Amino acid sequence: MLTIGKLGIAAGVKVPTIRYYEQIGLLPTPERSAGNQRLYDAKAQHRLAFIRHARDLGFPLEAIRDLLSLSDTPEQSCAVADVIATEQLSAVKARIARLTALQAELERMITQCAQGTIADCRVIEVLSDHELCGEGHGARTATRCAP
Amino acid sequence: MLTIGKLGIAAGVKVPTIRYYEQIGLLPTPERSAGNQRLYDAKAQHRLAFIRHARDLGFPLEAIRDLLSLSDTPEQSCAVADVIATEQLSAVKARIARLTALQAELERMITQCAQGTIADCRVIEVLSDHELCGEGHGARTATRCAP
DNA sequence: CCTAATGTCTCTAGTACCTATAGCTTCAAG
DNA sequence: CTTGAAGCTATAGGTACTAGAGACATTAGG
Ligand SMILES: [Zn+2]
Ligand SMILES: [Zn+2]
Ligand SMILES: [Zn+2]
Ligand SMILES: [Zn+2]
Repeated sequence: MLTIGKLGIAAGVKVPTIRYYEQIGLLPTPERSAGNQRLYDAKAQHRLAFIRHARDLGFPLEAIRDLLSLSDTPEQSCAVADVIATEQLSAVKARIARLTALQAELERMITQCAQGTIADCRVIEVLSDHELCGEGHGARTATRCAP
Repeated sequence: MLTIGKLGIAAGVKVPTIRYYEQIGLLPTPERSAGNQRLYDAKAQHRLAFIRHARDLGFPLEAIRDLLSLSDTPEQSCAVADVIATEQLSAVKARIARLTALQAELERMITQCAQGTIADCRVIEVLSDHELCGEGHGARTATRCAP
């Protein structure tokens, strides 16, 4: 049996985070010692490691909640689990695509700046006018205004 | 002079967001009409467009606050602005690197799953054990536990 | 001019995922 | 037995908004 601190070290999760996971029902309420301290068994440690690993892979807590409840019913089809993972993959891909566009735009504006005054800083200039951007990121509506 | 709704449409920002920006001091308190409604001039519109564009490029509001105050002093050197943009670029690059590692890992676990039961689902299996991951994402501390 | 629809006002609370603080009790080592 | 680390509860904060309630303002049609 581990105290919360040892469990945190074992799983690589901070102590307040463990208590938070318990609070939101992601971890079951553990046994308590005579002095009211939480005591965790190996099962809890596995569960927390699972959560931690899924968080590392960017899964949101709600998805993790679903994955955990799936892993409690081993005989069931894994289609749902695979859908959750596939959705997460799509989300990651979308974020990469967006960030890559931002990266290009930032690089462009930074390299174009001649390091003079604010008055002719390319960074400020581009931020003031999306028309100066190359294709890139989606400014969803008008950013340009009358001159 | 624009009402808050027209300003929102013109700049591509939702009305509550405009009020929020005012509340946190990113937009100055505007004039009011006889009926107490906010009225914005072209300057406010430019300022909001600037904020919107910087947000689109992922700058945090605090950085935008700094950029805005810089753009109010045009004779100053733009070094600070360029530093802010460069930091933002680094942040974006770091996030891309991380997400790319996640993408690889997610793809691996998804393609390896044979679509059977949860008991032998590769997704669940990999989430349960970081050792099954290939190099990829940083599990900062132990996720593996005694068998 | 009256009415209905839309727009705007303030204020509060909620989202995701923790992190930090305060003030207390318990435990383990010396 | 003492001391310092670790644990407990409860609350508040951070980021960047978003949603909702209930009241007032404006505008277009009839
Ligand atoms: Zn510059
Ligand atoms: Zn742009
Ligand atoms: Zn599967
Ligand atoms: Zn892993």
